[in-house]
Amino acid sequence: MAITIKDVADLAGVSPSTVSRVIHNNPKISEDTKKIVNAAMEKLKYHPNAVARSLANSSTKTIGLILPNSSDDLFTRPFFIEAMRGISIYAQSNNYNLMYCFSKSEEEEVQFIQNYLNSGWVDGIVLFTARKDDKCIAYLKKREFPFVVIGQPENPEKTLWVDNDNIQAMYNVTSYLVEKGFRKIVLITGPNQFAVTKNRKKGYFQALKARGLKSDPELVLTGDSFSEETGYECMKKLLESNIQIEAVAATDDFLAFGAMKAMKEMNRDLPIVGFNNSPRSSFQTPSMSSVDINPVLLGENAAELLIKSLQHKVIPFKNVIVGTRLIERDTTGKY
Amino acid sequence: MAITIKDVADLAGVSPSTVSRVIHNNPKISEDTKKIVNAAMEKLKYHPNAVARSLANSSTKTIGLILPNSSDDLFTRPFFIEAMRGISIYAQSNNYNLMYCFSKSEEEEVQFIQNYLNSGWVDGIVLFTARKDDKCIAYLKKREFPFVVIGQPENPEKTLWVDNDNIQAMYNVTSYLVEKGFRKIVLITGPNQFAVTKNRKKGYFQALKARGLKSDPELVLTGDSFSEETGYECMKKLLESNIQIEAVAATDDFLAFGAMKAMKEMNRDLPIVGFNNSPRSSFQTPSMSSVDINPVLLGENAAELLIKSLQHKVIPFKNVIVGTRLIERDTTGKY
DNA sequence: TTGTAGGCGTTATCAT
DNA sequence: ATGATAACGCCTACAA
Repeated sequence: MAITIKDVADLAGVSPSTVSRVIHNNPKISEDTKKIVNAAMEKLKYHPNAVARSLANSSTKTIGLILPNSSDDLFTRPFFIEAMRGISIYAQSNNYNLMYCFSKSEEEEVQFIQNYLNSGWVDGIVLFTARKDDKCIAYLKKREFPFVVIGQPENPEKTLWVDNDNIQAMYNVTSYLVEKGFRKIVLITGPNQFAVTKNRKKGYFQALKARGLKSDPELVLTGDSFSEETGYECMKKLLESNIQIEAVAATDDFLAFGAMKAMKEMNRDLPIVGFNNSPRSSFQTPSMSSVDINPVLLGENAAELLIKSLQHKVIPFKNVIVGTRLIERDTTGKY
Repeated sequence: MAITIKDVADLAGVSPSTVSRVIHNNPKISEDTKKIVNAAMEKLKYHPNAVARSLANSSTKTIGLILPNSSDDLFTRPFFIEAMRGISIYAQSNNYNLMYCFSKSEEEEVQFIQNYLNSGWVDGIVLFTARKDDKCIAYLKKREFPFVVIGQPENPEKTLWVDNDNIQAMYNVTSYLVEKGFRKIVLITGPNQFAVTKNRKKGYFQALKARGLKSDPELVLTGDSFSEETGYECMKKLLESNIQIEAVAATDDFLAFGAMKAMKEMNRDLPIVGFNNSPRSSFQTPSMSSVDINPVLLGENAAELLIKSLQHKVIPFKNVIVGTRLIERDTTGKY
C-alpha cells in the first residue's frame, strides 16, 4: 500500500487536515508546522492519490478526446496527431490529464461521450470535427457538459470552438491564383454538410467578386467525400467535358492529389493548390502548393479554451481563430 | 448531483450493498430483487461512478501511453497513431480507458511515468520504444509496475513486449531480391545500438548464406541515424567507389528515400526495398517497395498482453511477434 | 492555527 | 439472500 495523508500526519504529529492544508498552501498554517509536515512528506515520499482527490472534489482534472475514425484518414493525415500534440502541450503544462478514444461512427462517438460523462472520468470533452446537425454537440449541450470543438459548429452561440478563418484562407488562395493571371479557376470541395466546405466556398466566391470576376457554377465541383478518389472523379469529368479551365483550388490535399492524377492521365498540367499541407504534398512530383492550417496551434487553443473555462477563468472570447499560411511549391510555379 | 447507488437502493427498498451485488451479477441474489433493482436503475438512469469505484477497488481500469516526441517523426511517420489505434481497439472492447502524454525527452518520459504511478491514475503503462539502457524500463521495473513495450527490450526476461520478427523480415527481403536474380545486394542500416538494426542485419546474412552466396562487408553500410540524409550519404559514397552492385535493401524507408535520391543524381536505377511502408513510399516516383510492419496489430497485441496480465489471466507468452509483409512496388519491377 | 467529524460513491466483510 | 458497517484516501465545514 502506498503512503497516505494519514501516514504523513502521524509522522509529523499533526492531523490529516493539517497536512491537507499544507499541500494546498492554506495561508493560515504556521511556518513551523508547514516545515515539519513538508519534511514528513519528503521523508515518506508522499504523493497524493489523485483518485481519492477526484472523488472528494468531484473533478478529475482530465479531459477526454473523441477521435473520429473516418476510414484511413487518421493514418494518412497527420492532422489528428498534431492536434493531439497541441492539446497535450497546454494540458500537460496545466496539470490536466488526457484520455482518448477512437470511434467508428457518429453514433459510437456519442456512446463514448455518454460513457465518459456517466462514469465521471472527465471534466470536459474535445471534439475533433463539427458536422452538420452534429449529434455529439447536441448531446453535450443537452447534458450541459463542458466541451470545445475543433471546427466551427453550426450554432456557435454558447459553445467553445477553435478554427481557421476558412473564408479568408480560401479567399487568399483564390486571389493568389488570380494574381498569377488565371481566370477560369476550378474549385473542388468536400461535402456541403461540413462548415469547412461552406466557408471555403464562400471565400472563393468573395475573392472572385472582389476582383471583378464572374463565378461560373460549372467550375465548382462538390464531391461527396474528401478522398483522392473523389478528387479524381471530379477532375476527370471536368477535363472530359472540354470546359475551359486554367487553375484548380481544392479544399483538401487529397482531393487535389486525385485531381492531379486525373490531369496526368489526360496530359494536362494545370496549377493547383490544396489544403492542409500534408507531408505528401511536398513529396509529390511535382510538389504541390498547399495551405498550412496549423493543427498544433488549433489543439493548443482548444485545450486552453476548455481548461480555462473549467477553471472558471474569464475567457475573452468563446472562440479562437488560428491563422493559415499558403505554402508555395511547384504546382504553382515556384522552384 | 448525479444519481448514486443509494438513490437506487432507496427507490428499490433495499440496501446499497444489494444494489452493488445486482450490478456485479452476484449469483446469490434472488431473481425478484434483481428485477426490482434493475427497474429502479433504469428508472433513475443510474450509472456507477467510476472514480468512487476506482477508489474502492484501487484500480482505475485505465492504461497510460508514453509517447516520445522524436522531432517530427511523429508527424511524418504514422506509426504512432496507428499503434495508438491498435491499442484502442483492444482496450475499448475490454472496457479499459486510455490516457496519453507526449514527452520531449527520455527524462521527461520518466517524469510522466512517475506522475502516472504516484497519482494512481493508471493500472499499467505502454512504452512505444525500447532504447538501449532504457531509463523508463529501468524505472518501471524498479517500481514493479505493469508495463508493455512495443519493441524488443534489451533484457526481455520478465517483461512484456511485442515486436516484429526482424530477422525473418529481412531474410525475406533478401531472399526476394536474390530470387529476382540479384547477387550484389547492398544493405543500408541505422545505428548498431538498436536491436532492430542487429536483427535485420542478421536476417540479411542468413538469407545470403542459405542461398549459398558469400556476403561482402563492403556492401553493408551502417548509418548513424535512420534519416534520409544518412541514406543519401551512404549510397553516394558507394556509387562513387565503383564497387559493383545490383540491388539495395534498407532497414528504413527514409534511408531508402535518401539512397534513391543519390541514385537519381548519379543516373542509376537499382532495385530497392525499404522498411515500414510509410505512405510516402507509395507516392514516390517510382513507387518504392517496402515491408509493412503492421503497427495497428503491434498496438493491439501490446494492449492485450498488458490488460490480460492486469486481469491475472494466463498469458501463454511474455511477448508477441507480429508478422510483416513485403509490399511490391515499382522499385522492384512490379507495375 | 489546528483538530474532529462527516462526506464523496462504491465495495467487501461480517453478521443475520 | 440481504443488511450494517467499515474502508478506500482526501477534503472541508465546523468546532475549539
